Formats: sequence, C-alpha cells, structure tokens
Amino acid sequence: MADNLSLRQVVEAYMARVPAGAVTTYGDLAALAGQPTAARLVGGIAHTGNEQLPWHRLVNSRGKLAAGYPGGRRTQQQLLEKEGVSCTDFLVDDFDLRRWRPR
DNA sequence: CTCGTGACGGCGA
DNA sequence: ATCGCCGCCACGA
Repeated sequence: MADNLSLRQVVEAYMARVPAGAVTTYGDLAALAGQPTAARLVGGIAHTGNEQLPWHRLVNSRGKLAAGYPGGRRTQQQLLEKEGVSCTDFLVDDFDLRRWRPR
C-alpha cells in the first residue's frame, strides 16, 4: 500500500502516528516504509520535513538520541522526559519497551 | 539534465 | 572495544 506515495510521505505518516511517551527508530520507520536500508532517508525527512512532526521521538537503532541534532541532544532528551520517557545520558531507558510499533 | 549530500544502519578489519 | 566503508532514497543547487 501507499506505493503511490514516496517513502517520504509514508515515513512522515508513520512519524506523525508515534504517540507521546513512545519512541521509534530511523531504521524502523524506514522498514515500515518498505526500505529497511533507507534509514538515512528518515533522518533527512526528520530535519527537512514538517516541523510539527515528533522528530524528537526518533532515536537511533540503539535507543540513543539523534547524533547531529542542531539544537543539541539535550533538548531532545528534555522533550522526551517531558513526555514521560526517561533518558540517561542521551540513552532512552527501557528502550525496547518504549519502542513504538504500528498496528 | 547531473552531482553531491544527509537527524542512519549494518558488517568487516 | 573502536574505526571506516558502503548502501539506500529523496531533494537542493
């Protein structure tokens, strides 16, 4: 499905669906979009796409916060903790449990 | 039209 | 454990 849409469109759609208090990875979104190897795309989308998207809920495959976020990972961690996601040194606690999954 | 780059991921040395 | 390379798709110049 959504074969008509570009990966970008699909990824944005999934990103928008990630609920507060949960996190997802670039690779997961890419995989959901059908391109598990296009994790880079997700990264690019996160920063070039809609600012209202919950980009702060995106972490790398290890549950660590984004590497090159222009405001500093500190900001992202603040946002996550504010949503109930506790982090320790830029690492999401219980990452596996908080990993969001579509249904 | 072509070229380069990127909020990443996984594997090899 | 660390470091480096390639691959992937989309978009800007």
